[in-house]
Amino acid sequence: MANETGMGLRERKKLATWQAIRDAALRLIDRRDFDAVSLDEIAEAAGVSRTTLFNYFASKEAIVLDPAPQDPQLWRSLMDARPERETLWASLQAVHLGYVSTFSDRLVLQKRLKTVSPTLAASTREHAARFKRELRDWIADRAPSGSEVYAELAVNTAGAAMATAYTLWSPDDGFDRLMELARTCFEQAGRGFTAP
Amino acid sequence: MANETGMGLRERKKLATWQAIRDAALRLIDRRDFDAVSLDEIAEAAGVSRTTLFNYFASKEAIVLDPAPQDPQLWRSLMDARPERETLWASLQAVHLGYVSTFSDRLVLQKRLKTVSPTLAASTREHAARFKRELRDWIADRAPSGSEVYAELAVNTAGAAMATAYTLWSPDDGFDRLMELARTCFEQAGRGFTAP
DNA sequence: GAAGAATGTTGGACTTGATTCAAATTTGTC
DNA sequence: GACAAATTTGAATCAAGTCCAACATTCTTC
Repeated sequence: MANETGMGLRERKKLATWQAIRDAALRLIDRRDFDAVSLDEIAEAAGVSRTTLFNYFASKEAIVLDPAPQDPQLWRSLMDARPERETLWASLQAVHLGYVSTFSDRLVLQKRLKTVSPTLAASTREHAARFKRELRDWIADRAPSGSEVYAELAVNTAGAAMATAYTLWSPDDGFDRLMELARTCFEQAGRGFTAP
Repeated sequence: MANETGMGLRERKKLATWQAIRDAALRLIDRRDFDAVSLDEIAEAAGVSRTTLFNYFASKEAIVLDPAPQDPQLWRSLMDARPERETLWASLQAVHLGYVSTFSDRLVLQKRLKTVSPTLAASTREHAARFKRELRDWIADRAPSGSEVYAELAVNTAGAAMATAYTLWSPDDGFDRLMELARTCFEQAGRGFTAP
């Protein structure tokens, strides 16, 4: 029995549960420390059993860091939106900037959490890696064979540019400042480091 | 009562225990999977209690990944060895190449383990970050104030270059091939990505 | 070299994240 | 309403990591 959203009850409930768990977790962790909040508490607060929680998230960190179910599709459309004839480097910049924009809302909270909890900071890197994997696959089609090193390096360097901007950025600066920093970094990395 | 090594008995025993634990762990993990080897087994094989094991290593991953006690000092001397007037980029390349050379022996085993065990692969990144932190501190002195963005970006890009080489490298290729790849990556990243 | 201080080691109890599984519940379909 | 498929659940279990008080070893001092 489908409704206006085009989803069955089952699917809608699933999304609601996902949201309930994430919301409960963020609310609890916002007050106390990440490590001080137990899975039982989160499950309790989300009105779900601990077992179910693991049906939705692979780990405690994932509850905070996992992209929303819609996000990956969004990323792909970001990549597909890039014109064929655009420079690899220009595409990479555009995709990265678009990428962080997809969760500009969560970004401030997440960065704050990460500065406090090393556990979270560590597994964030794992997440960046997941995005990078998608990027790589996407690049693989565009890159002429024989340029694997160049393509891989470009992807990683773009990641470094973005990471640099993110590191230097403070949540208090506001989101636009992050974009500005990112653009600066991409420009500089694009120029290279050999010349003074 | 000091001996020829200049270390007291206490210090010597400590190093021996550290080595015993790492050796036991690597030996066990070399046969079975990382996750299939329990801390109890490692402690047992190293002839030490589980509690003691945690006196030496902060986590299970650390047993495999921690740098040898001497290593950090080695890194610092690598950095200090760079001539004052060398380009930042050239210094970064030299330090990175020297860095991986310090554990060229472990490198093959470690990379093999990492391809099998995601757990290990994840926490490797955390280790790279530690080295990067040291680098940053070192750079901070050299970089003229006002160029924080540039310095941070250079460090991260150098890391990206090294990571790219490492990713594309296969343990079967031998260590020299890794060096070769690294040089190529540094050269390309140094040139930048704006020009075709 | 004996006594005492400092440093390490140990076992055991405990917390918590994560896995497994069969029974119970809910949703979709005819 | 009845049956099949997908979800949820509690309970049992495992392993990583922490804490702590008792014990052992090394270092220092006289």
